[in-house]
Amino acid sequence: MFSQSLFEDHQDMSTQLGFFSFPPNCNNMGISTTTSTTLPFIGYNQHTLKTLTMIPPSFDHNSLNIESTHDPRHKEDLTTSIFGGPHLLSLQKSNPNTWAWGEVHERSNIIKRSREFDLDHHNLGVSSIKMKKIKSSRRKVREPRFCFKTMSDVDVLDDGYKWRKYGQKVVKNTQHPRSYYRCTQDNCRVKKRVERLAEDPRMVITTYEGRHVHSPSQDEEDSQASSQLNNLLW
DNA sequence: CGTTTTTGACCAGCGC
DNA sequence: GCGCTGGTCAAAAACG
Repeated sequence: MFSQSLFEDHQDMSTQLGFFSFPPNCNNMGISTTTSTTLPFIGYNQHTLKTLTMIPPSFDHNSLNIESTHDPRHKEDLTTSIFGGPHLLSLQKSNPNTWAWGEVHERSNIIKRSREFDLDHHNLGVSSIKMKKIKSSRRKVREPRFCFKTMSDVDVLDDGYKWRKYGQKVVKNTQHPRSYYRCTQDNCRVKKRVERLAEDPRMVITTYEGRHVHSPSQDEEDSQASSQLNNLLW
């Protein structure tokens, strides 16, 4: 269910997936035992304007009017409903440790740019000026990415991978700096950003970009929490 | 001494 | 075109 195939769009220029807030009373991984296998994931890919979903088997699909398939091409209805405006998906179940809620934000300016890019790419092919510009830029192709929100005292959550910090930046209108990390594995270009939520500094926002080309480090302590997070993320 | 973190500089993209 | 901002680089410092 939580397969990597959700993140197939490597041409994506600006992916913004849904935020996830985990129950505040779980451990510092933000994931309780029951959450790791049943947490729904509802995200949004801004380049293709399609919604990516992970829906647990027990989820009442009728309540959101979506099918139990994980093929993003079949989620147009949900996409439409989400982008009526800032949208809060209430996924609260009877057990508060099972699910929290997911929130999807609209960033219309990026959506517009993504559409333009799509059009150029389609009409002019890969030799278009825009593509050359993208290729020559330092940022190059934006890898697929997603983020989640965790209530935690520690900034960097142990996800089983080894990271090297390569930058830190104070972001405007926030009192806490954003940290930039890269996976230390050779040939693995996965990056992650860690920052604290301005509105609630108790919350850590972790953003992953790209896909690991390897398994999590085995010499790290093989905590239950990190293996559960790996199951969820990759 | 090898690895990781820190931090100021640099650069690209975007809005005006 | 210019200034602002976020992301990255890379040299120096810190760490183990």
